[in-house]
Amino acid sequence: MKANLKDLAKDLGISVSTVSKALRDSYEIGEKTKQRVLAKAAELGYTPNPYAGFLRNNKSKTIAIVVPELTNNYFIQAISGAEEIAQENNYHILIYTTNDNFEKEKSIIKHLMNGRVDGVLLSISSTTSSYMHFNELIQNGVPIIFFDRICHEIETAKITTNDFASGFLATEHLIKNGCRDIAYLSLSEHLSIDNKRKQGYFEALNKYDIKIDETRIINCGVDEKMNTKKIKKLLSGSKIPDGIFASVERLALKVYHVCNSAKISIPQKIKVISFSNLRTADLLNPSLTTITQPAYEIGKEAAKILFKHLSKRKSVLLNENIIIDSVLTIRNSTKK
Amino acid sequence: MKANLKDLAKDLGISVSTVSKALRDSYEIGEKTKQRVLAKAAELGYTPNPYAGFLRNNKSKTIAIVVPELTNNYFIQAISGAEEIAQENNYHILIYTTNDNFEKEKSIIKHLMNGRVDGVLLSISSTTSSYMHFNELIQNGVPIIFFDRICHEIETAKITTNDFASGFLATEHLIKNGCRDIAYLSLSEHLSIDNKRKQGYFEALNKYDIKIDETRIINCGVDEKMNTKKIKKLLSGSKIPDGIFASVERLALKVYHVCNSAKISIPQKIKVISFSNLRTADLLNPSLTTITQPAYEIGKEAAKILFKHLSKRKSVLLNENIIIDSVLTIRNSTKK
DNA sequence: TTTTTTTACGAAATCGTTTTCGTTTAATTT
DNA sequence: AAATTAAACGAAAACGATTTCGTAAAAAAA
Repeated sequence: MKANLKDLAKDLGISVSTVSKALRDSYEIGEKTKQRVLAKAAELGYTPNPYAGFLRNNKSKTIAIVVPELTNNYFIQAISGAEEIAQENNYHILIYTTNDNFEKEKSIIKHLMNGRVDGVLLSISSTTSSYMHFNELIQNGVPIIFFDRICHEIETAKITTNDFASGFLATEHLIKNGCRDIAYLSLSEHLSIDNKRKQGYFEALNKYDIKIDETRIINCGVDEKMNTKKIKKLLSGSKIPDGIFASVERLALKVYHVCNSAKISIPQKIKVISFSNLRTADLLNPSLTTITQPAYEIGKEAAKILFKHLSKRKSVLLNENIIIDSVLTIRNSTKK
Repeated sequence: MKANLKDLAKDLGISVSTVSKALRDSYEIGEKTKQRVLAKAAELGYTPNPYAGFLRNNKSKTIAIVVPELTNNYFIQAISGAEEIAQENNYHILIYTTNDNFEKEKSIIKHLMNGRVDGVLLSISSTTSSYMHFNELIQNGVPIIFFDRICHEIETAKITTNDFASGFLATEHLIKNGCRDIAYLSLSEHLSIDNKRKQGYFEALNKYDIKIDETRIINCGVDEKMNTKKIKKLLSGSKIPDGIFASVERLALKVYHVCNSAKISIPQKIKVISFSNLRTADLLNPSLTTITQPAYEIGKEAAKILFKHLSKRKSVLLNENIIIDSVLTIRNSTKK
């Protein structure tokens, strides 16, 4: 049913190699022959079998994007950006989610070890505690580029936003709007981006001579019920914080839910700021002040670097940190 | 660097075919040989080259998911569902977006024609006006399953929600809450799901003896600026509708924006209901009454049907319509 | 003991390309 | 006219696995 080179060759009474070269517009083939081949290919609806070429060339024109979850606007925007660049470069994209599970991440990486993809774009799982699988992948000749949740221990390109500065800025914004007792909702202690945001938070507290209170650092994780419990605890009792800095969108939404049911008014009683790529931030009640990462740009940039590296037959991917700044959008959740 | 079967065979002093069979646990190979091969494979970190197998077996263990856009909660949830099933079945997922562009959709389908994937899950573009490319794909032996934005003209499995009933229910809900002049915001005149929702809307109007006013059918499209203009026009002047039924989330959000800037209060002045998979529907100002499609389930179901079909060497995919009901969640945007 | 069957393995074809070498004929140079 | 070069094509070897078929040795049956 599906025509291949051999079929074309037989029909035309010429050799397979001639057909192949004609289709690739080789200088070795005469003009009239090329025309005949092209015509026949169109007639039979010939399309090359990609896997045959992959096998021969050891190139799959495919990359993998590995993210902790899909139901997260940041990752979706990043993927969209990468996808745009991939389409421009005629690359295909395989998607994998780790569900923030270390074992799953390792298993996925192992599957990518064998040449299925030419490169990987990855944001590490929050439970990842060792990095050997990444090094193994690189040693197998598959370049990997980290974005957002990066891994400093691996020598490669990494794209993030200015997490430290953004953390500082977010906290300073709360302070300037009158907060003195600010809680930090941490995504995961293992992630460098979270630590940087937290360092920015510390730095701001320091600058304004606010003592750091360790009980105001809430270490959240994968278990949503546990997160809810911790946030409920934070927001109950007599001494609740007057400001909350959420390192990630879903924790801010949780705060909204808890405040709604506990009748804690935002921003009068407590002000909330969050890293977020929510499209509806301005429509929330109240509208949410956000630090928005240029996720789409980050995805595009990560893909661009990967393709640039793949296009030249150069050796290893150099160690570089690319930073694209986030933007603070002030809305009502932090209103004085 | 990367070990292949030949390397294993040479190291062990046995033939390639024996190694291959040993790894596949063939009955033809003795127990001690199998052990030796397994040990050597582990030692050299052997992983099979997937493309070699694909070429040989004409099976790629890969499916494609083609959607109009990624920045849409419905599609993301559907993809997540499909991805879960794919992981269970050891399948890989290629993602493509058409950006609601017919030409792009055709081009993507053409790329999938050559055996790159074993099957396709697709939601058609809103500008798609002919279906030959789908038939061509099927004739090339690649099964395709439609979800949500389906194509009735193609004989295959299709998964949707109960669009007609949901459209009716949504409209009836508005009527019961006092609306008499309800506008319908259409996603695209070409899409059957949109038409069904609209039919449900008509049916509800009929049931309650409300005359259909064609000027209240707003045909939106891909051009966001145009959509904004149309919605602004709808909501300006002296005679604005008292209810709005948005066929898709992003149009409802546009209504919110326009109402915000025009100081039209929801739900006092106008009530809004929308098909939507927004996670933040309950946090909006006001919270949005939604018809929520079980997107995750729909994605899972679509993938399940595809894998079931792929697992048995049967011929064609039978024509069937699977319907998973949406749920109406009443919130403040339609409050009396 | 002879014949048959089973067990365990290897040789080689195959999947559909790409690419390296020839090789033939025509064109060009001495 | 002889020698060289260029143009146009074909044969065959890869790429790395799977699988069919053949065969030797060992085991079982006669």
